[in-house]
Amino acid sequence: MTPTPAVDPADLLRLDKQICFSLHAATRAFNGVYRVLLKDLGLTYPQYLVMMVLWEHGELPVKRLGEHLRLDSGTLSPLLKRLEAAGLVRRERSTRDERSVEVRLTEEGQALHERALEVPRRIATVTGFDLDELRDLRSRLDRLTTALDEAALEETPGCR
Amino acid sequence: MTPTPAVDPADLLRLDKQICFSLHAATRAFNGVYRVLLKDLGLTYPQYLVMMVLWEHGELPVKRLGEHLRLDSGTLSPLLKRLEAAGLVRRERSTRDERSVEVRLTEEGQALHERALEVPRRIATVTGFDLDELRDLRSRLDRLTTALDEAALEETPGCR
DNA sequence: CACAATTCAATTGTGCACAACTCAATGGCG
DNA sequence: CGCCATTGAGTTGTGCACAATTGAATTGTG
Repeated sequence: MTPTPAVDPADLLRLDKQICFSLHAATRAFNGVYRVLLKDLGLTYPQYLVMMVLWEHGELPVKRLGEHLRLDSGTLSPLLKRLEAAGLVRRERSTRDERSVEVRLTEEGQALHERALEVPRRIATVTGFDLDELRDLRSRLDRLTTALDEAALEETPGCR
Repeated sequence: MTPTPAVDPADLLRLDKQICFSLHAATRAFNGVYRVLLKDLGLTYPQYLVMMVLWEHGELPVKRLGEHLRLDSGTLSPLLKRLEAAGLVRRERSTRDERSVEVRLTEEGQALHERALEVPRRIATVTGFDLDELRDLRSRLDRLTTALDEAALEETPGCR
């Protein structure tokens, strides 16, 4: 098999801790900055992610939305209800397939797009990020995610 | 000021979406893999992070724990109660400063350390990660977090 | 056509993140 | 010493993540 390198398990645990912390911390730091910027728009961070998908695709069933965001109905259903209560989206049972629910932007939801264009500009300004570096970080994270997803599949108990 | 590059705001929003998604997705993918591995130990991912700090420091007040993890008492108090209910830690009011609560490992909590050494090894094995690349990713994430934190300070409404 | 398996959204229950708040202990300062 | 601002933990309320379950609609198969 793999020629296991001579790494002290305790060091590995320490490194593991550092990775976990870093990712955890980065996510929450991201969240915190967005929280402030999104307050003006009346959106939470996950709601912002949902709206971005809708701004791009206009209208789509909950299922597709979930695929884009890696979220299931348990998370999306209440979130979408709140967006509907805020007047940003409407939810309608599909007439073609009554199991499915179509989510579409209201005019108000559409209009929010204009104001949302400000957000990434302010993020970029405020953090002084280099665009290329961000792209690079993104691709690394994506590779990480892919590797983890594949690992998760093999790791699932009882899947052999 | 900064010589603003000619970037279409819509492209920026798209890139923003990608970064947000990637970070969000990576965190959740990480979480998912750990969830499976930690099930054996009876820990959630955040509980694992808390235990790692305790394994390293042995005993410390809730306040210090929160500083290590960037978490406040609102998150830690109930989490620590669950760890106490599981018999892994004990919480005792400090006699020196009765505002503060010391968190220390029980023998059972100490013993779990041995089994926890397995976790990062299995993560490393299962994902086939290169240690150097992980270290590199970690430093990038840390720089991101630092930049975001500084940005958050300047961005806080009413701080000028 | 009828029935079983699948698909999709919603609900329930647990746990985490965080803001806002309470309350007691502490520490300074006049 | 007495008062008051600060500190530390805990509580409450809102929202997200996810597993497990429910129930209705649809699809596949005999």
